[in-house]
Amino acid sequence: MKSTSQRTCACYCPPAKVCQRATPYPTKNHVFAQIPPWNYFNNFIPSPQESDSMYKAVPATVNLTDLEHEVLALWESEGTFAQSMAQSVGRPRWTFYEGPPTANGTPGTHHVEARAFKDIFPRYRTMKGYHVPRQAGWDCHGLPVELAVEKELGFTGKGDIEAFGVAEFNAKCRESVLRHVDEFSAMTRRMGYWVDMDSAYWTMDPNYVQSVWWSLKQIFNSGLLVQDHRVSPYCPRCGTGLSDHELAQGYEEVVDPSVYVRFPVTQGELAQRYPNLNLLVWTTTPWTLVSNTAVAVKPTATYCVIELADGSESFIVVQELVEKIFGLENDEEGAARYSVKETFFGSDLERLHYQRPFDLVDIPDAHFVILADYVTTDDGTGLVHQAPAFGADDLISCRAYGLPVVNPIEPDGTFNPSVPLVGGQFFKHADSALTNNLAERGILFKKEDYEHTYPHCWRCHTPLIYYAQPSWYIKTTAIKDKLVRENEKTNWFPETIKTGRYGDWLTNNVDWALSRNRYWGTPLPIWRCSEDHLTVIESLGELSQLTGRDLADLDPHRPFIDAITFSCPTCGSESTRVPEVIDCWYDSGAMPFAAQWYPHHNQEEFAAQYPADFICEAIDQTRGWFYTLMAIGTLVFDQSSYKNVVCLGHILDEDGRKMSKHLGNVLEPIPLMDEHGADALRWFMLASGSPWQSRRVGHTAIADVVRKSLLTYWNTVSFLALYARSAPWSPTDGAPDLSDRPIMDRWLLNEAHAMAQGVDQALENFDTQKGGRLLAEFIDNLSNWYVRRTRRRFWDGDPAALATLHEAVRIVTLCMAPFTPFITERVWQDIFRETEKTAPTSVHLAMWPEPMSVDAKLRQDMEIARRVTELGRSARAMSSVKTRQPLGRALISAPGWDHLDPELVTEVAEELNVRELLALSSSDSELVEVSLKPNFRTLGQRYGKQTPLVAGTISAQDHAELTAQLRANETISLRVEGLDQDQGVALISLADVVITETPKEGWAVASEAGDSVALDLEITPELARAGLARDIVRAVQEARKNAGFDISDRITLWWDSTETAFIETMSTHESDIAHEILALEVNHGPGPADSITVDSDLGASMTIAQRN
RNA sequence: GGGCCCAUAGCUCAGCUUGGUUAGAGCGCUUCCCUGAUAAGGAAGAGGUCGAUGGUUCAAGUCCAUCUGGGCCCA
Repeated sequence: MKSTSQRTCACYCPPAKVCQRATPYPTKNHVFAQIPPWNYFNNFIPSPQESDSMYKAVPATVNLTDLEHEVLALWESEGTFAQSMAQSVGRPRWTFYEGPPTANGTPGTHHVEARAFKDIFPRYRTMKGYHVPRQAGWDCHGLPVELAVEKELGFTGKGDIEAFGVAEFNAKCRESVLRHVDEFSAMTRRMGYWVDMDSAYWTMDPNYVQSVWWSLKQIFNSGLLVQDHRVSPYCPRCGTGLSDHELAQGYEEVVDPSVYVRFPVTQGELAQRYPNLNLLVWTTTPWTLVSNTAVAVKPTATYCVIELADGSESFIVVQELVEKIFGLENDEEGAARYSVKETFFGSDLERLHYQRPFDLVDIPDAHFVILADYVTTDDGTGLVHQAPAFGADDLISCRAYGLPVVNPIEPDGTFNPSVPLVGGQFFKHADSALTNNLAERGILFKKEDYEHTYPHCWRCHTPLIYYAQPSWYIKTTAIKDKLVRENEKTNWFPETIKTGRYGDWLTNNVDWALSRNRYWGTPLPIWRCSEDHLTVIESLGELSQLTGRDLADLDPHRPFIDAITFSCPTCGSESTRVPEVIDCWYDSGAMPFAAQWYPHHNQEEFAAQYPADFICEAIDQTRGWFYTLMAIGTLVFDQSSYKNVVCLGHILDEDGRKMSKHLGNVLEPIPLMDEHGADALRWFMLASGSPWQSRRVGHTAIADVVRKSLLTYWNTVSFLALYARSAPWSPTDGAPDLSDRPIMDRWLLNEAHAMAQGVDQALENFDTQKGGRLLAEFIDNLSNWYVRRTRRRFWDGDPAALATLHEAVRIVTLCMAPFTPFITERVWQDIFRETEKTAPTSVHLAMWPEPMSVDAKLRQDMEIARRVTELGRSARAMSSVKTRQPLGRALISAPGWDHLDPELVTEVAEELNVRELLALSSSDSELVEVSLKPNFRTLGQRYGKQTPLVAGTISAQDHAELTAQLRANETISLRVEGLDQDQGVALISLADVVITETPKEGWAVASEAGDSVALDLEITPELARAGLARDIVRAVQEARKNAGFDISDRITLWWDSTETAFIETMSTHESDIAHEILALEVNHGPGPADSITVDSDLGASMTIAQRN
């Protein structure tokens, strides 16, 4: 073993002039000369007995899925979620409502999306010192459940259900609802969504049903729950209404008659002015003309009177469609076909009376023009025939004018036998008889065939009829102003929903059709007697009082509830329940109180958690849960039930298509999470792309999250554990005060706190995307700048570096915990729970990092240093001088560089492997080329239109001279030819130009946006030797690695060469080389036969062998 | 038919609120560099009519209007 001689620095940093290492204590690097290498490297031998406060070993490679399953087991064995709830009792409440999924379908990946958001904010708020109860819930009722059961049983309609028995059918529905609960629970558990399943609310629970009843009674008492007519798609063969969902499955292409019919105007000024004046009305359903009640026009559209050329008759139609109906004003020979006599707005036609086309049924007080905004002017005539029994729009607009609803069609789809002409005919078959009759009477103007899609029953292909039936409504239009007021107070994320999709929907609010003629739902708690007196009950207790029987244990569902009758409190005659059940959307919208069984139970608990601070679902809930929650809250408590609502976009497959079983592109959530890890999927959902927009979910995107963020984080932790254990060092060993640590340490923790505060603010604003971006940026900075730059201090076991990294990992782990609860928990267990006696036993029981003031100047200075580093790397790449070759000096020009902390200058010098960094401005001006560009942003504000003139004048100056003047004076005056203002003189300051300085010949230069770095490429013999030394080290390290040596194995090196450069390098740098490669011995000459050859093209043969 | 959202590199997306003269990132591709934690990291290159047209402006990816294409919700 040759002795070590003096050396400068183990890290090849430049000599003292630049490498000032102005740290207040020496790192082991710098006292190297005093310590023999073998002692020095003792650090790498793990300490034989592990102290209590030592980190656990953290392997460099990790299987995230296995890790997650272990963490799940840990949470369960320690009851971590329950602990989190228990320890936060008494803290301020932060209320979250879980929207209930219907568990009769299987869970999908879209459920993971919503649940990732439902999980992160409660976790975050808990860390911020709130108590956040999380009650799960299940939506049990509804048509989808019934349809699924019908399908299972092979039923085709309500008749089958009645024959089967309602009690038996509902029992099947109840069973069906429970069927997929286990799958939902498994998915929920697997993704780490902390929600209390044990106390879950069930909308079919008798107590839940009674809360719903109570609320309906409140609404009834305020006069807003009423029975009225409602138009809905109806299958006359099956005798049942169809839901929108069913409707969408049954559209078929059909050819229908398209008829234009004359409706003679019977009164008013226009009728006097134009004899034989007709409203020209268009329809594709002639059978509804029997029930014609009114004609609707668009109030804002322009209508006109046209008179046929022969003067025989006149028509009123919308102006836009005149040519489409009547052709061009003149025929091919130029003769007039018709002429436009006058024009007016649709609103001018209001209440104009006309003669209806058929006189077959009695429709009193009707047959005049009404106004309706929905009328379009694309098809037909702009005058829309209204039959309120057969069109939802018709019903609404006719109701606004108090018009009657007359329906001559029987539930089986045939005209009532008493109707002349078409009595007993199926509605669709009556078209031809009616059209012929119109033609015979000269009322038909024109008849064509019209091809379009028309809804049919998806079961039996019968054309559907839009059919008015009596239905129970909640008059939400009566509280529209209150709803708008409540919406105004609500924070929507994204904000556009508030005034856009949701706000528009509220503005066009229609009454809530509440009842369903079905079986499996919350029964409407209304009893009616023969005198039509209504009694609404709010509980089984009240029902017991009315009946005089104890009904506390009655199943409140059909058919049992239907059997309960009592004598009417008003008149004493027998009251029976109305047959309907309610829309299951009401059930879910009632959950803020019904989940607590309020007001029959838990009054205090309810008061403490109403309204919610936060709810979250996908955008399809705008007219679903978001609406029903707000509507019921406002109806019952005069206050919306939520303050903040996060509204997510949908997720699509990798090709941007909707996921559907039909396309076979569904991603099953549990296999997806077992492939990539739940953390990865959560991170993807929370932070990849914009949660508000529809997003593509695919394996590559999720795998990217793992590689980029999660594994980088993990490896940094593993690095910390490796060197802390080798040192050995534990957090209890202490470290210098932060203010006494190197600038890199101060910068990192400064950066960590800036990140923590940024993430805090982002999550406060429900912005997971920004939070995720800040975390990812920090992890990148941590691993690829701090650790990269600081590695040698870790090899040395420097407590300051270890303590700094420990603290940085602590902060990032805490901030990341709500995003990725698994990997952060593993790290918490291995790093913090082991070493900090006062640490909580789980990261999810810990508090958010305490804020520390952030030094903006330090962040900015590091940015300068890193920007210069980037340019330096670029210059190196261009010069094709390898980084391992040290260079003598570089010239730097960058704003702020001259005053940069010397420690940062050192970091840059080391990173670029350049011995001396000089400010370009201080160097010989002969070397420097100056160029300058006008700054349009500042100039534009002052000179507006004449900016190009001023800019041009600046560019035309001698750049070097102008720069010198600007640097010497605050402002200079510049004469600008043609400038109007300031007598043609522009006052220019440094802020008005962007200066770029670049060296002249012989330098490798990279510059960007006013910064530049120039490398002196002259390589002295001394530099060449240092470069070769580093090449040798690199070659040996490669050989060590290939030979499978452990990083702490000691070796012997043999070398032989005839090259002068190599021999000289070995003579001057042998100790450095030996140190780097862990050689205890370096021998000149060939190695033994069993030693390992070092591959290199360095002009020497080298071999190494392991030492014991 | 109505409303809302989207359109930027081969692919996935930032940037648009507040207009400023070289439009960015990641993935993929090519070349090189670095490597005593890393499944990594760095530099360069190829790749852009910023969907189209018109307007406002000294200046438009950014503001306005219209159109085209795609998606969603509702009829």
